[in-house]
Amino acid sequence: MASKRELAKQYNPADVEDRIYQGWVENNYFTAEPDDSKEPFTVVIPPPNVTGQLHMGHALDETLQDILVRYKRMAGFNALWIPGTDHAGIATQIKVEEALRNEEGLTRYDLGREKFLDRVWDWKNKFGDRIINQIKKLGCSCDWSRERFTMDEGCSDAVKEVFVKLYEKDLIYQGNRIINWCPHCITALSDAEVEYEEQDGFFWHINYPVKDSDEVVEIATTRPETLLGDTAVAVNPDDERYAHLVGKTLILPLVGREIPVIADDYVDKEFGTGCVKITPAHDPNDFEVGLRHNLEQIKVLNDDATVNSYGGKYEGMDRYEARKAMVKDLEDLGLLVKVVPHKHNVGQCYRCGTTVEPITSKQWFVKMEPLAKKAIEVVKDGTIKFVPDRFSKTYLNWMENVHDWCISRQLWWGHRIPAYYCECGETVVSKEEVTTCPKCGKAMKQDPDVLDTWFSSALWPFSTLGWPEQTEDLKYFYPTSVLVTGYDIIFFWVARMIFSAMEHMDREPFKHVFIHGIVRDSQGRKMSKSLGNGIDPLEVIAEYGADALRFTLATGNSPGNDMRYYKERVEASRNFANKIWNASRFLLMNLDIDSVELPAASELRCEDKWIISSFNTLAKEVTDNLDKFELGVAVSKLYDFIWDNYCDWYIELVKPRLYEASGADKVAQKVLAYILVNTLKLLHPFMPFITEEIFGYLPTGEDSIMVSQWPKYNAELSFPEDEKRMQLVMDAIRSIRNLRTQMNVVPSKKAKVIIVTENTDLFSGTEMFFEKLAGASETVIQSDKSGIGDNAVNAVTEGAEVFIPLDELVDKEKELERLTSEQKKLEAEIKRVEGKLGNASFVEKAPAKIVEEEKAKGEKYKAMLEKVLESIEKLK
RNA sequence: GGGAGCUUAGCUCAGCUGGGAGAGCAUCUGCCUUACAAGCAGAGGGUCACAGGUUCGAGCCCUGUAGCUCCCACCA
Repeated sequence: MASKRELAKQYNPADVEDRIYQGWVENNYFTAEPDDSKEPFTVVIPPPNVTGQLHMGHALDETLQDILVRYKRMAGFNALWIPGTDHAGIATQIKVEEALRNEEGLTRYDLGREKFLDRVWDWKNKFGDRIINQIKKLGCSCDWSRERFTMDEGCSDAVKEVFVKLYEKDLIYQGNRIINWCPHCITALSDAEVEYEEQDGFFWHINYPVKDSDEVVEIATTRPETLLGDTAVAVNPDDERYAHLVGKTLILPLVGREIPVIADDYVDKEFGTGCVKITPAHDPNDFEVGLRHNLEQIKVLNDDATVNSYGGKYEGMDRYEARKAMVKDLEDLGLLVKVVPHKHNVGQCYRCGTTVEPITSKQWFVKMEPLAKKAIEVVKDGTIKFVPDRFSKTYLNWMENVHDWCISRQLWWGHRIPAYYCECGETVVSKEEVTTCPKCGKAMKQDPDVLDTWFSSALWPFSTLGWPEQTEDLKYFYPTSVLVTGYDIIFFWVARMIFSAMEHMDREPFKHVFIHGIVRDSQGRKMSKSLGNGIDPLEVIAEYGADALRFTLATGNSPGNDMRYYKERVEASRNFANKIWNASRFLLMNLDIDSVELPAASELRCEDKWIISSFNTLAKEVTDNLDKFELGVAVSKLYDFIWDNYCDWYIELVKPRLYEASGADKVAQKVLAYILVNTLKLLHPFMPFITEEIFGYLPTGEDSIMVSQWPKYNAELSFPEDEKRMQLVMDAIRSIRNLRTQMNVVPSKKAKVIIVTENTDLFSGTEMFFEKLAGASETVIQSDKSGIGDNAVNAVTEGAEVFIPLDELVDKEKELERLTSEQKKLEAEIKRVEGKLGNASFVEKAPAKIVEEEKAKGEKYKAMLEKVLESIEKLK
């Protein structure tokens, strides 16, 4: 098995990724089955839109999940990541309708419900795999044998079960209430599906004449067209200006209908004119006022926001045309007082951006208050923890003020509401189809509407595990461990999963909610189709590799915060992958061992113990960071360890041992391999492909890194003394490199190095390091300064004083300048330390450990300063 | 109106429970040293937004101010 193998000079991800992924799948490494001997770790994917395409947001979300899942799997958990897609009601239906219009010039009504749905299913079958395949490109270790779809049989069954259950408990009801209506999608929306944007608009001040009087009442409105549906004008009961009008009748301009003046606290005296036109059918506040005063609701708009038959001459006009026409007519009648520019928030459909119209409509609602109660508790008592914690506040604030949830949609694509009506007035809600009325025996018709997409995704954590059946999967894998998602869908999805799970499972759906931000472009703008600034993750993968993209998305980003996408960052990640590749390449060129195991401690040299001990600490820290969801911190520690400690120092330190004439040192080989293999394991969750590829070349005796064991901290592998000693040696090497640069010694010129140290034992045996890493032609370690000529430059480090006799090369002025600057630095440090130690309260109150450390530093700096001063003296 | 976040090197961002300011990129210098020029060795660069406070000690905790961003609610 052991063999020297030559790898390509550069890592080419495209050559390995698909092959490796295929291998994982074929070996069933992603699948998980209930196993009582192991602890489960369950994650459900936030199901992407079945007809969508992978974007950076998905890439980030999926990467974070895969990191957690792969880590836990290696750490011995029975890790299950359930994948799937969402039918995404409106979004998908819009897409298919668009295609239908563009390709065939047809609308869904032309086809009819059944044929249209066939088309959507065709579409789903055509594109449903696309995003799944894209997710695979990222390297995600989902259990594909469990892939689900929110409209598959099981999920549909769960939806019906929930609907019926909630209906029977009176937690779902049908009501005629004011809802948000999208005139483009022709459907009701929930509050969460409306986005508000501040727009420049106007206040139209309009006079409403008082009946049988010369008086007028001036109202101000931002939507003059709703005048057609006015059924009152309201004033504040305490407003003395209008007290005499309360109870009087007004003549509604343009319409001629008589409407009363009413008094209601809702009216703000200070705002506008203090008189408010009341349109109960087209404004949520007016709706409430209308209920209090028993006002008629007059709906004046059709479903597409054109004026309906109540509009008289304006009938058929679009709402904005009607507005224009009515303003003109009011002006002609002399009833338009003025038009004042006014900024106000306008609600828009989150799918199509059309301005929504508040409209009274008969819809289905979920009664939220009883459900919210448990959902609040479970977050407040810490059963569910948000990471970072601040989002629990966002969540609680929403949940505590939540309104009833409008769940019916006037669409065709989705879960059809399991309610059946008879013309006799009977309504039956049932999981099974009801064809005849139990009361009168006549035929029943099913409600034509479908449910909000989020109604089914709210059940995702348990519907994917088989609920409402009490499956083994459900018993074993539920509740899930962590939900990873963006802060932008806390209300849409997270909140609804929580109350749904509490109601139907009587248990939390997940223990942690790991929230991330969104990926923005390099200018900090949201990536969007309209801006055309989106970056396609697949193109990035094709150019730099999935590992580079994953690494980029996991680095330099803290939980809950947005991040910017920079090409340069992916390049840096790609370079890191290449660095690992080349370190491995080097190793394989020099590897002559059959297995990866650590040599006995007695065989280890100081540098070996240093890297082993450092790795041991790294393993502990990375594990801790992952457990705390500090993925960015974990990955940057790995980066530093691999690049700095392993590549730049350890490999260079052991090279002489590998090139010995008597043959390559086996101990060095073993340590090199041991550290590489185990570091790759720690890195695997972040960069699964390259770590697996390299793992395959190493004589580990294991089949795959992804099912190998996660490295654990081992107290026996901690060598603090060797770590300290190597620090001193590396310090000395650095200071020599520094000296040479500052003295302009060309790299090709080797120079003698003299190390003067009180502790020669510490440095003995390190001569070759100086020769290899610091350009030393010869290294002398001694305890005094004998034999050092006058023309030597020197530097003081913590453990030693290093000298380079440079004879003709020494520029005395320059050397003096350099030493003086050293002197100043040290003096400043000593001053700082002495200031602290001279402070009685510091010595008294600070922890003893800190005080001791400061004292030690003081001693150290003083010793160093003394030596620097000596050198200065000698130069003069 | 309510809430949250951000402000740290030229740029983008880390910085865990308070104990001598970090990375990547960019810049400058020198190196094609047989794993890697997608590299190596070195260098420069920061009143941690501002003002107070707590503390022996504050980038970190508290209060306030300013600027930017986001979310929620919404007065017609």
